Amino acid sequence: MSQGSGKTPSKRPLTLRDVSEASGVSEMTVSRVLRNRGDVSEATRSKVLEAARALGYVPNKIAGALASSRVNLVAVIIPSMSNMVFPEVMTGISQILDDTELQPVVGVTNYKPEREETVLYQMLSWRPSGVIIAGLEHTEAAKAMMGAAGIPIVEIMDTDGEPIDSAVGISHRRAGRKMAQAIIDAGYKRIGFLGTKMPLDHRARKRFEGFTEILAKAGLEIADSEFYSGGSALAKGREMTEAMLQRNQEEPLDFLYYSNDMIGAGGLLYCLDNGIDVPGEIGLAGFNGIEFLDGLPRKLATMDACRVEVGRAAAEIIAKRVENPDAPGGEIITLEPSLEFGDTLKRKKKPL
Amino acid sequence: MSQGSGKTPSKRPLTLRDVSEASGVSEMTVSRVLRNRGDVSEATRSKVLEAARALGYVPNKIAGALASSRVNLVAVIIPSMSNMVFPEVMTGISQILDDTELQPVVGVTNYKPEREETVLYQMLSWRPSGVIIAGLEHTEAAKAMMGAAGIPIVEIMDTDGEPIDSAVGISHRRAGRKMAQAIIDAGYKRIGFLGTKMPLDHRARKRFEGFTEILAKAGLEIADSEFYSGGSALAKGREMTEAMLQRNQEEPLDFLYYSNDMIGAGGLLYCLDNGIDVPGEIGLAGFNGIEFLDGLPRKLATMDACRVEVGRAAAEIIAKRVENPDAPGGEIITLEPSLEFGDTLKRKKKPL
DNA sequence: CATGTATATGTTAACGCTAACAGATTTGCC
DNA sequence: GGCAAATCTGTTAGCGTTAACATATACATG
Repeated sequence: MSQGSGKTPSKRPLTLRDVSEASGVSEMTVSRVLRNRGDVSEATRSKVLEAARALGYVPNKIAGALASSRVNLVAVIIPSMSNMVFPEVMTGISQILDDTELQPVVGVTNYKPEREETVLYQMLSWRPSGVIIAGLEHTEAAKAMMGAAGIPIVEIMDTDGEPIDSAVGISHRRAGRKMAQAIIDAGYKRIGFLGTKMPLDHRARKRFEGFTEILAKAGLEIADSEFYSGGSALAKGREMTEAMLQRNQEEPLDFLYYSNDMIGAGGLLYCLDNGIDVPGEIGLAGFNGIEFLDGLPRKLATMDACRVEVGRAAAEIIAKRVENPDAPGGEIITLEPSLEFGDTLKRKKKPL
Repeated sequence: MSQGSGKTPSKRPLTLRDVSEASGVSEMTVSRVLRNRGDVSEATRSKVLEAARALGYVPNKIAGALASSRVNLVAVIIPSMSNMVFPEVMTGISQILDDTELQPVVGVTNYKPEREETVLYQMLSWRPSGVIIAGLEHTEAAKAMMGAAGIPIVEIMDTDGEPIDSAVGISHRRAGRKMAQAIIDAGYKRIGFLGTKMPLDHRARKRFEGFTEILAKAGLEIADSEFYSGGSALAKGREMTEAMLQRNQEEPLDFLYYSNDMIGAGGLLYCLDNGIDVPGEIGLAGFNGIEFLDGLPRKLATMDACRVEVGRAAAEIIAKRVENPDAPGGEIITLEPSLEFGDTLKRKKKPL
């Protein structure tokens, strides 16, 4: 047995015409039945559905989209799929879009602006109903394309800047400030920073900027910093932490701020393995609030970037604008990241 | 400033005709230039490209696909995005497709067969050039659709069964057997199993079957088992491990086999936290070979499911068949998962 | 210079579907 | 019974692009 369940294993793909002939009504009526649009008598409806099922007909959305100039796709353009943050955003987006006719299509840029431009071009060439794209920083060409596309654009994850149209996210600068303030308030003074070597991760950069800004106001500065790229983040967190603690033995650090929870977790495990008192001797904090932290021996301090919520809000904006095309647009939603102190960011015991 | 860089912020979307008029050649020639197809003089080529850029024209793939009946999309249908295994498969797929005209489109089923059927129907209605779908188990309707689609279908992750067309993956039954054998060879006897409560995760089921089969041959059986659903896998791994060890104190277990590395890691952390000697007092093993295991205090024994490689091989099959449509098909590639003993599956010291 | 070959451009007719409108049939109601 | 309204079905003409073929121009070659 090679293929098909029908009688003729025909090479020619099925069209509305086939269903129309099989059920004895016009193509238009078949189209109406298959889309639940307009009035069709119950008799013909079931006749048509029966014929369609029997033939194994699957409508051709390409043709449908062209004819109706409605393409129910939402382009979602994100830098990466592998760090757990964007899958969660996707979850939020799906939660909303699953209740609509809209379907997300994902493109990944690997944090490369020129790749983002290409992906965007590819996506727009499908004439989607909307675009959800990570970040506010894009090439001029990309911005121009989005501006001219005539569809709702939602830039997500970040609100520190000028969006093209709408934006949903948190202020990373503010997140950095908030964390710095909490660390200072807890009495830590010699602070190390560990992050990714990514000049193009603008959000990490903004957090860093906000962070140092507040330190500066308190007369402090980053005592040491270290950056990595590639490899297992957990293992890198370990290595970097070890290296940093080693080289600061004379004047030891009392806090380590990690640019993401994964390396933070690595650092935490390193400290515990080596009998370092956390948070007494040294405090730790990451960023993101990824769920797996719950299973760690001690809960890492972190800041939740509201990822699911960002996805939901972005999708909602698109859905609303698709339903009501002449709504205003330009909506900006700034979510407030919550700081979770966990077990690793606690006021040091005052000397008695 | 509201939108667009062009002169007329026209409402009507741009078409080939606009570029054609702007550059003074026929639509056909514009089409040829934009697709690099056929001979076009250097003069007109640049004239057209110039006009297209100036207008900000983006080709309409919907119309192009309909006219050429070539849709360069590959439908990728997977159960989940959130467990790190499918993102890696996606990486493999992208590695190959990035060198072709093909573009992946992802659909997520959440392990629900009826959802898989819907997603498949949606995908097929875009008339993709091929389908990559996880698993060999599908509803009858889904199988029929794929059989009748007339495009290459690659079922991935599993080769224990009858594929519709091609298949790439590992034998999970064999993986389970292999792990069981290694555990037995190492001298462990009282074995507990910890997994997900998912009757629809056929691959986990097959591993379990293979596992118990070999135990049976050695006159052993699973001493205890526990299943979870939802929540942070790492935390669940801890909890389940604790529960299981607690209730088997009289006749203690000496090995725990986890259905995935995440809960395995949780179990490992639990054991280490509680001063349990791993692998002397108790051995541990997971499944998958996820990269982050590298950062754990001790390396968990696991079995690599060759995820990137599976993605690459599947994409290659599709790419080959798209290039050469009358190639045979029906290819089946069984990869051999490698068993990594790590630090948690070691022959117990023989009593002196 | 006629003729063939390569190069460059244009013309026509789909691709499979749906919007918009036009008929046809039934129903309600005075 | 007659006429409007409601219900159902069909016809026509694209949607924006490309395949296939037709035409035009340049460039050799004997």
